[in-house]
Amino acid sequence: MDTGYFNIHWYPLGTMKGNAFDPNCPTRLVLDRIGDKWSVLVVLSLSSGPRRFTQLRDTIGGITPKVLTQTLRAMERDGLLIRTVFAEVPPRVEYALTPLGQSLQSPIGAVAAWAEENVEAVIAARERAPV
Amino acid sequence: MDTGYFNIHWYPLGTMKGNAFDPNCPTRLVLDRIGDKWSVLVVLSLSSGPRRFTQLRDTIGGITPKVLTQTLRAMERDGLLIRTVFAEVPPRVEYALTPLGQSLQSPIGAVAAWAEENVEAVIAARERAPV
DNA sequence: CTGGATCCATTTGGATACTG
DNA sequence: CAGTATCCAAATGGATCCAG
Repeated sequence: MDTGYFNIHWYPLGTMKGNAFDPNCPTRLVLDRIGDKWSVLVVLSLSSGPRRFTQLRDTIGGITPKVLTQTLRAMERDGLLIRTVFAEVPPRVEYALTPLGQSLQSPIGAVAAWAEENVEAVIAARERAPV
Repeated sequence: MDTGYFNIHWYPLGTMKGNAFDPNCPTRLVLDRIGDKWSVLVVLSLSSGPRRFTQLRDTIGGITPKVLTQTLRAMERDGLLIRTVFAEVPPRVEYALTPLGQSLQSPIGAVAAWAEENVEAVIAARERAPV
């Protein structure tokens, strides 16, 4: 597969020339995946080491098994984590970040940190806004 | 308004203690907004200065006027950008990042850079995966 | 324990056409 | 130019129950 996009690089802010702006660029697909709310929380959860399905479900408040499964499968397909099944009873399945997934910790951590630092400002702006 | 969450801070990766994991924490809302595909592209577009509606629509490939409007309005409500209407004919409306919005450039830039750098790896993993 | 299967409400966003 | 209005298809995600 060759989309012709793989060798295009980002430019410094202010001189940026598209790429992600092109709807056909695969960067869009990647942005969608890592921009997903649940994916972000999964990466955060796995930052401290491998976790089991139930651990993740309990850690990430409000996620249903179905959605968690979908998220994990998608991230596995994208090479962000690996799923290891132990042949035991009861079954045990462990999820762990791959090196690729680990490389996501920093940028995602930056976004999460921003969110935490600026929740107050955003909420304030939201309440200041006319209904 | 006091949700009781505003003074909780992030912990270093590995000792993180929740917060964004709580479904009731406003951090979730903020993550949703800045994690949005279109919001990311708008921030990127406005990084080099104010832009008009049509400029944004043309720059961001594949976005419809309706969705662009929705995105801009939401970001305005959240204090990320300001909308300036000039009383001219034909009408002119300019969008510019607020200081808060500008502070998003760095984390969003990090995520976008990651996406660009790892598109190849992600696509490769995706194609390696069983159908 | 780890999900798969099913059903369903809601949301999202795309296409298209139209207006102050 | 800068949107609105309308309609609608598809995807998202939640609830619930079931199974290897």
